Amino acid sequence: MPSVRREDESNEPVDSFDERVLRVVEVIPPGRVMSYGDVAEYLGEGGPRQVGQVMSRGTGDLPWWRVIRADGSPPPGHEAECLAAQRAEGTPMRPDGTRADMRRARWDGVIK
DNA sequence: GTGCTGACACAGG
DNA sequence: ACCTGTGCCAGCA
Repeated sequence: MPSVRREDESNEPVDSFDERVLRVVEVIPPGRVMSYGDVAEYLGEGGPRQVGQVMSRGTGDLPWWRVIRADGSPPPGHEAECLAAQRAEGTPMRPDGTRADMRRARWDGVIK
């Protein structure tokens, strides 16, 4: 008889990868950001592309603009919205203002 | 299985 | 600073 089943696809996963990603997005403090790769590393699973995949499918009301590329540039197709939101919450930006200053804006995942 | 795609990352030139 | 190639991981035709 089938006993303990770890990955049962016939049942709805209570805690999908998508949801774990969104949960991280939710806790990033205002004025700080994380790269796609940071999120993946923080979770200890998946990769930058998987995280990007989730983000592209919509994050609901969550602060999606706090997850950007490792070089600080906003996601393609959402530059204006992203930069506006970041400027509004005082995210450290580079002199040019087109991307976040990762050195200062990056969040390590530790809530002080 | 094979190949292409994507809100990525990184090393070179 | 910009462009290109390669590595990466999943999903899908």
